[in-house]
Amino acid sequence: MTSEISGRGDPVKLLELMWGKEGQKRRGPKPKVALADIVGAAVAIADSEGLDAVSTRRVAEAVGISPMSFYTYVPSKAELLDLMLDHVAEPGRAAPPDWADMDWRARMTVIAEAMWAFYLQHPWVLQFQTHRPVLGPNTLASYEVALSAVDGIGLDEIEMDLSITALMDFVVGAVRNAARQKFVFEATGMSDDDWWYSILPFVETIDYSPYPISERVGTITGEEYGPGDPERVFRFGLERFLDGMAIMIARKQKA
Amino acid sequence: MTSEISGRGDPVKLLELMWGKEGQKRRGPKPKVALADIVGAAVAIADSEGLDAVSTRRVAEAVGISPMSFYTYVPSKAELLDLMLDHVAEPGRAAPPDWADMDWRARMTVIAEAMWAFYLQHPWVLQFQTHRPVLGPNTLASYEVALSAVDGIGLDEIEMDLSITALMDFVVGAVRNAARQKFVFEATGMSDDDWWYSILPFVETIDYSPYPISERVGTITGEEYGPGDPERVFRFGLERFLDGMAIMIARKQKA
DNA sequence: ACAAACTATTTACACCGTACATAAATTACA
DNA sequence: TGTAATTTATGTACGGTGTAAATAGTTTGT
Repeated sequence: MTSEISGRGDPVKLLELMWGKEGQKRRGPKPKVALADIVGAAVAIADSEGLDAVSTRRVAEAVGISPMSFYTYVPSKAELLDLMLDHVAEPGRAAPPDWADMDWRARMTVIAEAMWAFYLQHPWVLQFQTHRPVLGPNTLASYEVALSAVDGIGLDEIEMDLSITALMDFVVGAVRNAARQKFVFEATGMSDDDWWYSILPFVETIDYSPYPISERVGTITGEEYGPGDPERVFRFGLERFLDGMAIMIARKQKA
Repeated sequence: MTSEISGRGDPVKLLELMWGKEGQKRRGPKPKVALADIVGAAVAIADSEGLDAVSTRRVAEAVGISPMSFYTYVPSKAELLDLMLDHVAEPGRAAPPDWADMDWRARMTVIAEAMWAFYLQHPWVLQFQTHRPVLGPNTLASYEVALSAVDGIGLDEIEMDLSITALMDFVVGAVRNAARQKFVFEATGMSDDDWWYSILPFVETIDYSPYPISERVGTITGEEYGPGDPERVFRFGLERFLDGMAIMIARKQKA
């Protein structure tokens, strides 16, 4: 599979599935299962065994229908993945506790941390591209909560959207490395540190004279955090980004 | 395929392949092709037809060997993908022109823009996770160039590494949306704007009362850039991040 | 000359997504 | 109340995937 581009499917059909707005009284036999059962089963498989384990046959079997009956509920696998995305976005609906007491910086930090944890809990989300932005109810509600972090602090609507989207983009980029570590460790039992140690003899045979800065930096970072520390990069990048946000916000409030 | 975790493979074997350090005089028959031919063919297929078109059989056929002969050159498909990554990183070896005349901010901007363009040129790179950091010659040389952007400006080695890694993470997160747009458009002929227009009737039936901020923001951003403008988010986030970097650098230089 | 080491190929297996044809069930309408 | 329309459910089949295993052929070192 891999690419997950539906393309030929009707975009409105997907939205109807997401929002549960199918026609009320239908003619044929009652469906054996509900769409939510199928999506839930698919998410359970992905969470516990990874995205590779999610096949249409496997999902059908999990809910007790024949392989091809899957397609009476979902146009194609691409749509299933979109539905899975909105399904797991459900916890994002609720604003974090103490939301009212926080300033924008604390709020953006909480949002970023929540997304970080989310992707580590559902790393399969990072393993595919959607064909379009997911406009499901849970996704939309999560966006509302995130936007509220930067509401009423002097930014215009465009800046609010850009701020939240840029923040999310950064989290996605940073968490990929952490998710990769976790995923590979669970699949193989070998951590990045184990790997780092196993290749050290080879690495030491490399001629570093063309890479003097890397050699200097790599020696020190290697001692500090081996092949890398994704969470530290996340913390670092987040602080820089928020410092930059502060400058912009201060400038806007002064004007 | 999808996940691309080799796991069982010897990590050192992969490094030997990347650095071309296999044993010199081997016993059996001469190989019919070179490893570089295989990797080059795979990249050509991925660039022109997407990652899905890259199958072991297809690559083997492209270089003129039988399907299973592929595995005499590469332990498994996961290793092929790692090799492809380092292969396309080759242009990153050279520092951009006028490098010497730029300050750190201009340099980091150039690095970020080069990465942005790189991912748009090889969007398939974003479609899979590597099992480990790629320690190939081209990747390493690119890292050297990137590090040189922040060398000698008062940062310690840890901060240099974190700065470059965070910058790259942000670019990856931001470019994913642009790559998705491009990819889907090429695959289906439907742009995000077309899609946005096609679902508008449905979107207008949604009750937005639970999402007041989204409604306010979405109305304005929708008129400004429809469902989204990835490059604008990239520019915005980059400026905020660099503003934050400036604060840190100024603080370090003062101390 | 011969054994060891290596490359190359063929066959085969268990999967995948899904097109297509068909049967069974339910409702709407005559 | 029949009967036609519509929908769900299923079975079969096709062309694709990665790669394990067995086998044959080629080159080199002894």
